[in-house]
Amino acid sequence: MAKRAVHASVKDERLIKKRRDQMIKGAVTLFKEKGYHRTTTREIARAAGFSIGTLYEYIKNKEDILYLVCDSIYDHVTERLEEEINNRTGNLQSLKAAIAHHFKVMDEMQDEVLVMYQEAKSLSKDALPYVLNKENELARVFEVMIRRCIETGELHLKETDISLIAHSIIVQGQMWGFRRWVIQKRYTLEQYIEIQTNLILYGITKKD
Amino acid sequence: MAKRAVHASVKDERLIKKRRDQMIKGAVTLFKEKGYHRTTTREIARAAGFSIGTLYEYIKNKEDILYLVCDSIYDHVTERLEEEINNRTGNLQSLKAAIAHHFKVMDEMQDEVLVMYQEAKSLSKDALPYVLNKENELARVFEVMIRRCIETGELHLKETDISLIAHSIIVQGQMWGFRRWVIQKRYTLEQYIEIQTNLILYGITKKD
Amino acid sequence: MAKRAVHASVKDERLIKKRRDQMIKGAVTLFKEKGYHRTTTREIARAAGFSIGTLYEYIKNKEDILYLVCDSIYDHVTERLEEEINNRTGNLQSLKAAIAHHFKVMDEMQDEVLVMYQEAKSLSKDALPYVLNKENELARVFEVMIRRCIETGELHLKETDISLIAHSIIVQGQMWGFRRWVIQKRYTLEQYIEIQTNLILYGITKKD
Amino acid sequence: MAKRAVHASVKDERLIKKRRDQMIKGAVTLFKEKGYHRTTTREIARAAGFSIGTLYEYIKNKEDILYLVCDSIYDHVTERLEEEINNRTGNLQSLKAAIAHHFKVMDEMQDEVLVMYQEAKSLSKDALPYVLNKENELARVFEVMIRRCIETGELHLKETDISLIAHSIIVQGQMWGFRRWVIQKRYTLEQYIEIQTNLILYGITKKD
DNA sequence: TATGAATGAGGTTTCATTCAT
DNA sequence: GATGAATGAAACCTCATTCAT
Repeated sequence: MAKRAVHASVKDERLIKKRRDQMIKGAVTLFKEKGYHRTTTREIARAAGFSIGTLYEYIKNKEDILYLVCDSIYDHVTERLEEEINNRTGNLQSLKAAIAHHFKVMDEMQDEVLVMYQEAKSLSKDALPYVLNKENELARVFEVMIRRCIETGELHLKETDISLIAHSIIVQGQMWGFRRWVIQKRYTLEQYIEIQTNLILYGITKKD
Repeated sequence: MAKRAVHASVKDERLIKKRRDQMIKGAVTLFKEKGYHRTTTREIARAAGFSIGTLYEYIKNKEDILYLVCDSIYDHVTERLEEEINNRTGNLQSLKAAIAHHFKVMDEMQDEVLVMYQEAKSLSKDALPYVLNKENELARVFEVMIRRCIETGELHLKETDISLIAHSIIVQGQMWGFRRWVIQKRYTLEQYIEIQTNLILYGITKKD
Repeated sequence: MAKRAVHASVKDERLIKKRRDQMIKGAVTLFKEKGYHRTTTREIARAAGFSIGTLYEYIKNKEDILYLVCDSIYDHVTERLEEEINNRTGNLQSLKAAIAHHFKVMDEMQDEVLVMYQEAKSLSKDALPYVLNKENELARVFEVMIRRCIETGELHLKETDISLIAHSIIVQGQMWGFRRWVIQKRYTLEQYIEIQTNLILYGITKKD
Repeated sequence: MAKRAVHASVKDERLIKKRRDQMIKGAVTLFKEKGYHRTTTREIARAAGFSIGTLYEYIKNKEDILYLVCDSIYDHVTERLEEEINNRTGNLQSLKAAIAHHFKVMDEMQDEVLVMYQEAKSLSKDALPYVLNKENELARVFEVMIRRCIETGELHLKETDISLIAHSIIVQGQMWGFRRWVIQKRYTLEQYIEIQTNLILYGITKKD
């Protein structure tokens, strides 16, 4: 799915990238603190280091900023995950490592991810599908790894279950940030990774 | 934790309950559609079937409405869960049934739950802890059931894992609503319940 | 000048008087504290000890309350002054005594008088003249006394100056309350009476 | 006492001064007519010649306008008085001239002064002391003149009386405006100045 | 390309007044 | 006579967006 174009009056592409990066950085900080709706465009401009007039040279309206922010967060998450799996072979060990790695990324970006989930609904009917699709792309990375483990015989799953489990992994990653007030009080990230990985892989039924 | 009092100018407690119920019903419908911030107090009043002046006889400010909505949703979810477990003995079978039952409730209330998660952040420092605590209460219901299964010997878990798994169950329930655009396209609720229950109980590692 | 009639739905004159007295008492307390505009009719009703509905059985609108308050304050001031001069013969000594007495009344009622002066402007074109006229009646009491002193030969004034001096006396009385934050810090009421009386009677130019 | 800062979003100090002057001018006209509370911010904006949005670029809230108005009136009065006394030597003749001059200023500004006295109470606990202090500064100008006359031997007064007399002069000046409906009907400004000056200087007791 | 003053639609909230009980 | 719930006009204020410089 192609990136949604955001209108800019300015022509210089290098400048557009630079200004939008400043803008996203400022916006994320503010959104974390007060959410999208309570943050004003003036505040974003100031946090980005330029004037409100300049802000509107690089976007068409406030929603564009939210879109750019969501897009940037997903790009970052996907990128981080892909750089990890490129170094891995497709066995259960590497699936475990990928889960651990992804959970660490979720820990680093918990504020950003929280923001995205709380505000994405404010995206127009136009931008929302693009962002939702990003989530699917992420899931597909895990689907591929799971499928490889099936091929190696390390996992034994029905085809239909695969995508659900992939999404499950992602949701468990988000859970670390979403429920921080209870989970992060009781577990370290390492403990959380271990328990969740075991849960996913081995379930909770007593074996013997 | 005691319910946070919401100020009303009107004295008649019966009337307060009635009007607030109308109000919550109207607000939920609107919040589902456009979110808390994009919904105006006037719209809420109209949807509730009375005038803006009347609305403010029953609340102090807009945030009170959000609080009432969140409170009401949690009450409903907790209530539904408790009515189920009252009929059950504390074995694995009844844990499974409780999970299935809770997932069905999450299905019925997916819009409401989504709203709550996206907007709860807009609650003041005053009301937020109360709402977060509700989540813990919900988790504790599952903790109790899991602990009973340990006592019967049907589950074999470390004490520390229990609360995490309880929260995990709740998160999986929410996932059905949060990821509806992908999950509900691919699975029926019954399938979802079965796969997730198996996943939680038995894990995904090939056995035998 | 006849008292302006204030409409009441209730017929019983005794009750009207009683309720309005409650109302005035409550209103004065509130007006002192927050002024006419910042005081709500509900607050007045509550302070008076009855409901908002009952309040409107005894007045037509909020301005009526202000009128009743102003009227009552003036009545009180005039009454207090007249009870004093009835005991006096018309010489300079009794003028001095009347001034002292009036200043004491102004001290007791400084809050009320302040309220009246700050809020009277909010009276309609209808009620204002009546209140202003009250001020004239008060001045006329002093005019009469001054004129008597001229007749006795104790004062020597042109006819035209008399009313101005009468008003001057009244203004000096109000000054005690209006400038309380500076004057009452530096002088006792007795000192103030003495200095102002001397000033009015003998001026400040060095004699001898 | 330092001027209280009023927040403006706009940076250009010259423009702030210009817009605030427009604003004060419009506000005074409206306040004269209907008082502070009955005047809306929209009306003030319109009277000032700009939009409601622009109004709020130069103030934080409605009360700021009242503060600016009071401040500006006092500044004007003080300024006018000081320009007069700079030309004078410190004798009785110049005190008389200063009184006359100040009364003329009070005549010109009677509406403004009336407004200030009726509405100053609406200032917050923050701004009120600053405005009250202005009154003291004004009184001190007269105190200085009176003290000079004592030094030259033209007046013979106890130290304690001086500030009271200074305040008395100011109050008599305000009286011209406050009681206009009775005093201005009976006396010209010149007559008023003469009678009041004589009253202050020589008293009303028959001499010789 | 950058600025920031100007705009005004639209948001939340208040409160005088009415009227059915 | 007394009540108090209901009303809605109107108040204050915000903030996304534009446009002249």
